[in-house]
Amino acid sequence: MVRIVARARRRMRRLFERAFGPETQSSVANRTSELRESYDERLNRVLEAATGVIARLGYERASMREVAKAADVSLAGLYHYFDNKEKMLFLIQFRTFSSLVSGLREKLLGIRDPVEQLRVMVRTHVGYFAANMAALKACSHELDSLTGDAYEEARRLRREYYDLARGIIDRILAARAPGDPPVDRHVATMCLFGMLNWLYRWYTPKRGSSPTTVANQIATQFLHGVLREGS
Amino acid sequence: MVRIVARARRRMRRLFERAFGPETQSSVANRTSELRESYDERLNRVLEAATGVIARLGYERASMREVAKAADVSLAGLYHYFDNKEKMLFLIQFRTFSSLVSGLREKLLGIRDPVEQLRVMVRTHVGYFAANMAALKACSHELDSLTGDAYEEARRLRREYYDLARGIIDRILAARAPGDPPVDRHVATMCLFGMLNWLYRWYTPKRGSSPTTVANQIATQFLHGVLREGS
DNA sequence: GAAAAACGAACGAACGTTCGATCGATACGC
DNA sequence: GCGTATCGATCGAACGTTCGTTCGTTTTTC
Repeated sequence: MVRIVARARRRMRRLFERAFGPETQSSVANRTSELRESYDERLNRVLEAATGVIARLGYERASMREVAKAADVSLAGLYHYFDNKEKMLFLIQFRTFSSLVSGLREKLLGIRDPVEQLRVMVRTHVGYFAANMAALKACSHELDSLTGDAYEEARRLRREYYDLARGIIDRILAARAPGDPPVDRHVATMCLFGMLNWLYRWYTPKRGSSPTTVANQIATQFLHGVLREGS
Repeated sequence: MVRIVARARRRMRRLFERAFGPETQSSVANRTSELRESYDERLNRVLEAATGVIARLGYERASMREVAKAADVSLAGLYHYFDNKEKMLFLIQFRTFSSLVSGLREKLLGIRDPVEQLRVMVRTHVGYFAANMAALKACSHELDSLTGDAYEEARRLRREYYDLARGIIDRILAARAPGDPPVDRHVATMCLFGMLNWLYRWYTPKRGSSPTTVANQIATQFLHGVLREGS
């Protein structure tokens, strides 16, 4: 009896949210029927709920039961979409990092000036963070929560992002004037990532300062910091 | 039988480590007997072991059983030193933050130039981190693992540290030349903390670069970043 | 009616914490 | 000087809870 009521309520709520819930930009694409979510859409919904719970509680404290509740799915139902909890986190990190890196690559395509490249990179990162705070927190704060192959794959993705930034910084520093203070490029790169990855600790887009404003200040500070002349 | 052997082995190992283990600078002070640890010394030993485990595994994954093993104490024996796991983390964070802040206050005493104050602050932070990597990681990474009053108290300590840095940065920026790019001081402060708190993700003192070298580069980058002229 | 999707219920393991007993040193009575 | 009471420190064992995961079944979709 209780189980049937729970199931009906869950189903009702899902229908409701699908009709009046927060619209996503891709909610129309890839839909065969009008009221039927595709597999990818359902997976997305589950992962987004999981992302929220993990960002709020941290990976270890985010129980599968809590995720199931947030995703409006039964506990066992979660395991239809991933083998286990760790794979779930991996999917979140993989998707977030992939779209961040590929989005950045796209935006860098037409730009040749390394200084401008760095500005674009910072703007992209901050903008992406402002639009997906939970996801980026789950990436910045849970770097060591994966193990084995999943950890290695996530590391490979991070490394890709690092190399992208490192390349830009290398090109920037190659044109430095003689007499400038010596700069270890690895340290400089990690300083930039420190400023960016620490965002999730303090930045909320409201606070009067828009993502663009914050991004500009971070980029300017960094450029002046290593170049002595950065605009 | 097994229990007696375990106890004897534990006792033996503790005696051994007390005789030949890593000497602490205060191991002679406050000792009534020659071979007997004081309460504070024993508490310190337990907390240091706990710090190591937490830094290695994260707070949630650091089980009390693992901590007990690392501290060479029985599981139940841990609870003689703190009420529960959360209080244990609080003690670690409280001690670390207190000594960091008070040490910094001391070093800042004779210095009036804000620019030099900032350099000292960064040097102190990096130096403290290099000497206590596990403790500072347990502070940087586990900020939200406390709840209730313990969380509030830890927040108050962090706020003290923030105010210290913010004051220095305010004084630095008060003397800026007109025409410099506008700088939000809160954003600038958080950028500095981002660079410093991210250290635990990448910095290991070996890597060819000494704590002083890294600290100098961070300070210089930051100062040039907000001042256009920072030495 | 077959396949995919979702479910309730349960399992075994790991966790934080507690309990009563025991150990070890020191203070005290005689 | 020597049992002995005392009390902090430490222990092994267990308790109750929560967790991730699995199983067999039912519902939904096409």
